[in-house]
Amino acid sequence: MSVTQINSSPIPLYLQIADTFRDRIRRGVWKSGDCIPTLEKLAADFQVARVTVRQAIQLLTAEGTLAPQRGRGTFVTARQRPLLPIKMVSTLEELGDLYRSTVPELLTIDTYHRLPTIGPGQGKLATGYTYMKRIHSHDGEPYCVISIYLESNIFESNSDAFRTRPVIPLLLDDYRDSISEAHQVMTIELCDPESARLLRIAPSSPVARVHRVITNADGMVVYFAEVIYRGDAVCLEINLKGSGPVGAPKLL
Amino acid sequence: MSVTQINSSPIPLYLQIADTFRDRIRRGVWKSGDCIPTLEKLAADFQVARVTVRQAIQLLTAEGTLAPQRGRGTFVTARQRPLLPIKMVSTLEELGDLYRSTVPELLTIDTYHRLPTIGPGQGKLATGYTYMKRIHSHDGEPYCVISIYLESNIFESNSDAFRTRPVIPLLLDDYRDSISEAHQVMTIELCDPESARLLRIAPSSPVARVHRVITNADGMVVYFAEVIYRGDAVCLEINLKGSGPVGAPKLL
DNA sequence: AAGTGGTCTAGACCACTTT
DNA sequence: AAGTGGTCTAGACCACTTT
Repeated sequence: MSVTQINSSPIPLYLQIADTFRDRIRRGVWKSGDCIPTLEKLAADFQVARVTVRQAIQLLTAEGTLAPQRGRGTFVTARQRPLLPIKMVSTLEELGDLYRSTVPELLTIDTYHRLPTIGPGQGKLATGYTYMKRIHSHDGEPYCVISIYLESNIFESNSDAFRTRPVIPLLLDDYRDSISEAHQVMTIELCDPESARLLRIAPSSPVARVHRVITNADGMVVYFAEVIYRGDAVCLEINLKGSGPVGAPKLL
Repeated sequence: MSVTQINSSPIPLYLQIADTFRDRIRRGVWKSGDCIPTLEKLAADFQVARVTVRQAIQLLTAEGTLAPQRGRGTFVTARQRPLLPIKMVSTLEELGDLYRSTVPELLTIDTYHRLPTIGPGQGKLATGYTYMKRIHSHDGEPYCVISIYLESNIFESNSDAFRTRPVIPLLLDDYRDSISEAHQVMTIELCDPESARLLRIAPSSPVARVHRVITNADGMVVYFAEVIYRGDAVCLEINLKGSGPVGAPKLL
């Protein structure tokens, strides 16, 4: 690795170094997944203090390009915007059709007696729920994390299927007529560290958080889900007038 | 200011100090807009190196809580989530009604011969556009920045009004029948520094970016706008089934 | 000129992982 | 035991703003 000459410039050293790193990654000198040289080596290469190299690395870490691991090394994440094309829907039926072909990856399953995050006036609560946390992927690239709370009796009525397949289509198959309300609310937030790890995105990337609530004729919540989408996987098209590419606003 | 004792803990000093700062701001010891003590003073108070205090301040700066200004001091921004309630709409008429009561703040106005960011297949381009960059506020709190490109002849037909009032209602008043298509696409991104400054949010907060295109009967783009909303000002409600609080997905 | 934040150094010591 | 990133120090010098 040749020594890069950087000196006597009004731009701070650590910014120049960060730029050099960005360039190396862009040009493929450092490839995705690679372990970059150690702090000591880089400090020697650039002839700066170790802490100055770290400052540059910290910047790229915040940007999601590098991921230092204590004791192991610093790795290139370099996700160059896969720009996942995501189908979006606006009715429960469309949502069901969309999910029919999805194979979720189960992370956690547990039994709860309360819904932890439900707001007021959303519906009455059942006595027990089965909790599942899952990841949905597209081309091996995770695009959302779902935390599902499904009313326990419903879950038990077909537990094998509910465990391995998307919930919405199953719910529509067996309980369509008992569903009276279904709606979801989307907000925009910064990703929490845990979800960032699961979605393999930078620690504080923007995400869309969707709360989905389904109630039965008695006004009881039979399904509650919190979905966290990668911000770059969400694109919402709204037709205000005329015949756009889609007839109505749609959200996955 | 009493010396805060912090020592012999597995938690890094700068994180402890950052927590202390958060606490002081939350409790009102340091109020919004206040200038906090200098790095020297804080370093002496906490009996740590100046650079360690700076590390804590950097953390809170990234969170949007503190704003250091070189040569002046470090100030508390402390926006405690005003949670702006934003009305949302899904037709051009509703959008017009919503904007009728808005008084935008004009930042820039200029004349262009090209639309800089329009995608392919969105429509034919006119020969000239008038560009305006504006801020919309609610209770004195800015919630979005709009960059508008309005076809020059339309602008000139009523330039005083277009200069000072929202464009959509004026467009509906005078050109309703000539509008054939209007649609918008929302994506989720991190805020650029310039917009962050205008919206008074942290440098890389999550935002919703909306592209809005209006074309006339000839398929010519007469209006193009890019709107950047504060992420925490956007909330999208979608009714999948039943009679929710709103009948259809709506977006401001 | 004085005050304040921003950058940088050289080195020490620690926490964690791999050999 | 060796290697690697994380924290911290004490001090120097700089850039920018206010007095």
